[in-house]
Amino acid sequence: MDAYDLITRNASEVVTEDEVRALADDPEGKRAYVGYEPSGVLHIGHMLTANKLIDLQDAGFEVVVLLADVHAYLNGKGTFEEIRETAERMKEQFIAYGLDESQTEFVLGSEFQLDESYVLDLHALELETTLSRAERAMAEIKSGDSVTVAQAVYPIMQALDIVYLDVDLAIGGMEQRKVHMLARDTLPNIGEESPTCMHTPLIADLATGAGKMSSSKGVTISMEDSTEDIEEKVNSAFCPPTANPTEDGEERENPVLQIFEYHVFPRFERVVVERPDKYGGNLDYDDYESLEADLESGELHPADAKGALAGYLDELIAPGRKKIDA
RNA sequence: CCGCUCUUAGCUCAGCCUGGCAGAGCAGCCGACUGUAGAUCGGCUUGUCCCCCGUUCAAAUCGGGGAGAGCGGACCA
Repeated sequence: MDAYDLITRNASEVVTEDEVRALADDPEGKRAYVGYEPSGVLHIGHMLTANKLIDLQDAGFEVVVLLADVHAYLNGKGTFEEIRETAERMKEQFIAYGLDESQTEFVLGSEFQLDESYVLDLHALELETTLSRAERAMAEIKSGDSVTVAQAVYPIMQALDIVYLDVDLAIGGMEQRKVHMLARDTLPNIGEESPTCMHTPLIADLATGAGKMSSSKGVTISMEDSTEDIEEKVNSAFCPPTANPTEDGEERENPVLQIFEYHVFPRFERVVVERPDKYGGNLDYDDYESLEADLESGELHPADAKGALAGYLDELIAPGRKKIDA
């Protein structure tokens, strides 16, 4: 796999392709970042962008993980003391998950976001951004919710973080695309470059295959889960025997396949689906596409796929779980 | 600061006028059917009715006080 393919694999959007190709020509020492609001426990959504960071490290990038304590504060997640505590736990879980500690720079937002020059630049950027644009950039604001000034400042700070962390490539889930587009549009107005961005897919809701998996409500898979929790959650997941299900005429995703594609295959060379002899014995895959094809054709039954998925997920989560228990 | 509206199950809300066992839809949970899940069918759970005081045999409902949220406060001066 060449550098560009590794850098962009499993990405659902690259902005822009030319810019990323330029980075891929000489990836050594380039910097990429993802920002995370410290939240209780690392879950499968965090792990998806973390997989991308691991790809980038393999390609030679330096990786910055922003533990966005100030953002969490602006989003009403608690006191700074509480937030920093969870940030510390989160950092340990990222390392346990597989980020190379020596190649990863963990930065607390408050380390630079309170500096005078940052604050002044922030105000300059506020001057360039309309309230409605900022509001639209905040993915999680539901219509009808009342929006605070803090929530409007939030995405503007994300834009400025890209400048202050001196990164060449901003990574985020697809829900971050509006923030990144805001950054691309407004940063030039204060004399900074438009950042290059790349977005990872969102895993669909486990239970329905519709919308995105939510960590705050509904079912998510996290590093807190026991082996039994994972088996139970995976087993109850929506999984019709096809990659492109429709339900009541609505487009759905197959979350079981998505997790194979975005979590299992990037981290395992070979996937074995154990199967009783009466159903045909074990199956062996070395890429995602052949597994999907077998599910589609009926060769692979969803129940067997789920069994295998639970096993591999458990293996991915085990190191982090050990950290939490310790 | 002033005015109007709202506050009832996890969510959206009905009930309030005219006081009498706390409701519906959705969600959730449990079974049946499927070699998974979903769909379908059957069953079940869920409450500080925003708070306090008062009236009454009886208050989600009526009266008073308070809190929180939303919207509005244009023109002229």
